[in-house]
Parts: sequence; C-alpha cells; structure tokens
Amino acid sequence: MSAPALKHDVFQAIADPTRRRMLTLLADKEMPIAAISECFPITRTAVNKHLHVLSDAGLVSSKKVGRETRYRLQPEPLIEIKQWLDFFEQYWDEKLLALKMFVESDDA
Amino acid sequence: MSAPALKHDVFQAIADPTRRRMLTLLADKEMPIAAISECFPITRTAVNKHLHVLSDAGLVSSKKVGRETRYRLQPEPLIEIKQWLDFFEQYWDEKLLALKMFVESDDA
DNA sequence: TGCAAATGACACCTTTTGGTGTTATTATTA
DNA sequence: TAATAATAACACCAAAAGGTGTCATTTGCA
Repeated sequence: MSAPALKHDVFQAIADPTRRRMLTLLADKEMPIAAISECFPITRTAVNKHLHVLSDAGLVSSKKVGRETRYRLQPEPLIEIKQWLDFFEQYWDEKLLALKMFVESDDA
Repeated sequence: MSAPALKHDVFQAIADPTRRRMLTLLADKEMPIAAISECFPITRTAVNKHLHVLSDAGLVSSKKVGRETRYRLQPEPLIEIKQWLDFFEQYWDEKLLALKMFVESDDA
C-alpha cells in the first residue's frame, strides 16, 4: 500500500553502468530517445529498454511531445538508496572517507 | 591503475536483495558461512556464491579460523555509491526528502 | 495526400545470474 | 587414526538481462 510496488527495483536499476550514465545525462535536461541513443554505442531498441527499466523504477518520467517522447530525471527514488546507505555510514572511518575523496579529486 | 579493477562492481553487488541483507547481517559481527546460511532460505552453495560476489566487490572480507571461514563487512566501497549519489542530491527537493523520512519512520 | 521521422512492439539470440546437487578437501576431535 | 564438521569446487539448469533486427504505428510537413 505505502510502497507503489514498482516493477523494477531502484537498486537493480542503477546496477547497470549504461543506465547510470543515462541518469546523469537526463539530470539537467529533457531528451527524446533519438538524442539519448546518439550518446551510446547501442541500438535505439536497447536504449528504449533501459529507459523502461528506469521508468519502472520511477527514476525517469516520460512526456509525449508531438511524435517524440521526452525523458527526464526523477531523482526521488534515489532517496531509498541514500537511506540504505545512511545505515552503513556509521561503520566506515571518516578519515578514510576524507582520504578517498582527496585521492579521487586529482585524477578526475 | 588507481582503481583495483575489482571483478564485481559495487553497484551490481548491492543490486540483489539477498546480498543487501547479508551486508546488514555482517555489519556488526563476524559470521561463518553455516551461520549465515541459516538466515536465508537458500543452500549454502548459493550463499557462498553471494559472498564471493560481495568479496569481489570488496564489500566483505574473509578470514579462515580453523575449519571455518568468517566473513565481515568491509563498508569502504560503499563510499563510491555515496559519492555517485551526492551528485544527484542537488536535484531532489529537500522538503520531499524530509516528508519521505517522516512517513517511513512510522511504519517501521 | 503521401512520405519521412520517431518511437513502440515483437521475435529472437547469447551471456549472466541465481539457484541446485554432488563431490573433494581440510581441520577437529573422540 | 578415523569419523565428522565446514567449506571449497564442480557440473549443471532455468530464467532473466542485455543486446539485435524487423515491422507497425503515429505525427509533422511538403
């Protein structure tokens, strides 16, 4: 009842690196499938499937505009992951976190 | 070079609900496979496979003690997920986050 | 009206995943 | 030392995941 019982799990939706790239791509702009497909070395059909997985998880919304379907990020379901992560935060060392962030900031 | 090139991705490792439960189980205690298996309705072989996936992702460490192998949480790789999530945090509404946390706090 | 663009809907294929059972291997302990 | 407990290592299987290509449908426009 309280949970919408989505077909695809959020954790599973972000497991695929292609889908993660799609989310960053759609973070600040609305895009139709054709434009999204140009950013990936796979067919439009495959892109469409990934978008459906993301949509089932509630991570993107689609809107029909004329003959194209525009997708955009719907970040709210990511809260579930954040909450799950919060539980584990007490177990890692804060100093290690600071170190790791420092290390990764200079090879980006 | 900088990345250890782990066989299994952290995002993919936490995609499976059984593996997520294993992580919470191993969060505050070290456990051998037999004890872990008792918490799940699957065979020891299957449990072992899940533990290997987690181990490949760096999320658990194993230590041989006599004839048993004890596993324990290694939370550091979760930092990668936290960092990925941090990027999206700017896109969700803070009020919505507060609401969602309030709602979920009373049906737990 | 009629053609082209954009996407939806299938059918199909291969690899991975999550599971099983069986058979070693190693370590305790009676 | 022999029996047993704990797990590692296979071989195997069904279903799902990620991909392909083809065809149908809908919309924009010359």
